[in-house]
Amino acid sequence: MARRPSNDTGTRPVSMADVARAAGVSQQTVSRVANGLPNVNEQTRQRVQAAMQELGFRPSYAGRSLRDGRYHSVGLCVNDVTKFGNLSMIDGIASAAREHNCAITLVEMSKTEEFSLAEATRRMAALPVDGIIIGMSRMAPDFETFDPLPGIGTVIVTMYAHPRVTTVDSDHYGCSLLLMDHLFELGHDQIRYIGGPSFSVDEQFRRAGWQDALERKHIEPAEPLEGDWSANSGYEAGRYLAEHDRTMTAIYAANDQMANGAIAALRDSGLRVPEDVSVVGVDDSLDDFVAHNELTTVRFDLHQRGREVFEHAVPEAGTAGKTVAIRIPGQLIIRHSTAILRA
Amino acid sequence: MARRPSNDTGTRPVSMADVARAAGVSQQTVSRVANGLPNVNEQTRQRVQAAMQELGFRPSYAGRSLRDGRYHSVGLCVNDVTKFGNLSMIDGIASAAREHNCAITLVEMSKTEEFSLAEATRRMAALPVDGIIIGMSRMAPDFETFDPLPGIGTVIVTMYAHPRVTTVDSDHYGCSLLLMDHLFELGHDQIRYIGGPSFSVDEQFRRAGWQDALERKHIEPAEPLEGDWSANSGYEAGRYLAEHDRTMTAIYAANDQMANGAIAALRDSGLRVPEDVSVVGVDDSLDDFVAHNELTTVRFDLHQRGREVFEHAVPEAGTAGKTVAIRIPGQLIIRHSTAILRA
DNA sequence: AGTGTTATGATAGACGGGTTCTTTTGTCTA
DNA sequence: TAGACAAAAGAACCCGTCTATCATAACACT
Repeated sequence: MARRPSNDTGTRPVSMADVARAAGVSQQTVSRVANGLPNVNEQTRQRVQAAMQELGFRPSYAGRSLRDGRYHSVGLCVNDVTKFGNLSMIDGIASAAREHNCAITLVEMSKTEEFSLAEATRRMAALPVDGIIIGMSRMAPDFETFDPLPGIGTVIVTMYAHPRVTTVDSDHYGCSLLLMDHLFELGHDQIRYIGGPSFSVDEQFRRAGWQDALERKHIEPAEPLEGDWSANSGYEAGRYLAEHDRTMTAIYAANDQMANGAIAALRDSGLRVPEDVSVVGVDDSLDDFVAHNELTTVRFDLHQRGREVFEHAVPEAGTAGKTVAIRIPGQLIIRHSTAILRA
Repeated sequence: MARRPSNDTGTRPVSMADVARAAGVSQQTVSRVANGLPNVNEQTRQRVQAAMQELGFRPSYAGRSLRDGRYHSVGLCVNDVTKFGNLSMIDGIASAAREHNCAITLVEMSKTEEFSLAEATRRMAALPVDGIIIGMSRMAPDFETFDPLPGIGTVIVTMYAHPRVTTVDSDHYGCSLLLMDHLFELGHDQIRYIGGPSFSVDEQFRRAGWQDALERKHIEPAEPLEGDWSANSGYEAGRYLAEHDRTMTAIYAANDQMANGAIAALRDSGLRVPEDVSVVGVDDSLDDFVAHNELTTVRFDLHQRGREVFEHAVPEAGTAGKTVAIRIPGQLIIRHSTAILRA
């Protein structure tokens, strides 16, 4: 039983052989025409091109890849496309891929269930990819023991370093230092923290940066609050802080959305921003959603990150080999949600 | 000169033949083990699996695709990954694709330059795709004349119908009718419109819905305003309206972000929402960014849209053929930015 | 001893594009 | 007119997987 129509009846894609038959030439001549090689009679070339047009010939990706051993696509595995972090990753990688005339093969893992690097790798490896990129926004259970597949470039997008895999990420630790230094310079030291969910890798590093910055100045960090990245969770945390902490002079929210919620809560509680309390966030993601965005924040160059990720996953000749850990610094954006602490 | 290392020295991927040699069996037996076929001795099976493990065998996607004639991936072409509309498209399609155990091959066209359907199709056709999905968020210059590639399912995500291509989209016209009916019921008839950029297809249909709804009630539509989807542009438009139109009782902003900006502008101008002016938006996209989101809006079921798009692009046996135009209705979400018009 | 079952190998072909080698055709020159 | 040489086109084969035969063992059961 033939799986596919064997020659002329059905809808099998048009091959070079079909074109050759139609044009009355050999398949090799069709190949020459298709690839613009010399030594083809002008009349023959036109006849072949006419046949291609007529039949709607397009070269088979499978045949070509089989021969060339390359797919011109990079695999990207994320758990949830819509999360800001993942979206920005896709965007950055997409533009890097386009520069290399490369597509992205996107696989979304379950939004909810925990996923292992081994499983992600296994799924990606069955696809047409010249390299594998895995977004690890929460710690995978097999991170420590994970071994990358030999023979294919693998990059994990995460802050954690790995002995056998290149990892790349925006510097989610350093961004905290930038913001804390800014607040310190303004005279703040009672700086509360509103974090994301504790399973988030970004959260873990942003929080560690906050804590380390305080401890470096011998300030006891007050209990951090935990939100879920949403403005509403930031609002609740802000409300709580406004009511329970009279010594606080600044809030560091681990993303802009929560910061925006916190600002609303402070104002609803009769506190002025920045006169009474300074507020900072991370991501610089509010511009589209909020008019007159005044939030001091950190912006990451996501395209640069995308480029780094891409080029380590799909190394051109010579680049390969070394396992590195790349952290791309963010840029402090000072707006008007922060001000000098009044004495 | 061999393009690739011919057997054992270099980095050519491991093939079944390599495994067979290592395990001391025939390629046939390796195939049997790889595909879980019966009639393999348990000892032999283990020996083969050990060899696979050892060598890091993974079946060649190219070889398999060439044989099976399927790629298990659907092509998706968008002009800008980060736009809300495109992002939600990717999300919806990703979950549909996952249900069909399928990947997405993503190609981002230039964010800025105009692109033709023919070019998009040409690029996608050179990739491993079982179907082609093109997001047409602005009218392509060759929309009318475009012919889909024969032999491969093609879907355009847009509100415009096409005689030879299936098109699918959220109903960007109907959503306006839902909102306008809601406002009419509350007693409003002086309803101003703040639209997106006029090249946007979504904008064209949302605006047409607004205009038709008014004209159906024999109300002369006041001049529509044009924003750029951002909250800031909504703010400016809202400010302008607050200062120049004393008869207006409601604003329909073509997306939530502009609606959010408009509300801020109205309040800054001393007008109350909803007591003085009702405001509605579209997309239901504010929840993550704004605390206590009170905006009346329309929500689209983007996963349903994704499923429709996917299943028309990659038709299972029997589904194929017919060119259709599918418009998926949105759902009115009534919150507290709208209220009954005071007499 | 005869029959059947199970395990495995050997061989080949299909899929489509591209390379290499070879053959044919045509033209120009001695 | 024969020989030289280049251009044009064909034949064969490779890439890796999967399937389809067929052959050949080894072994068990009657």
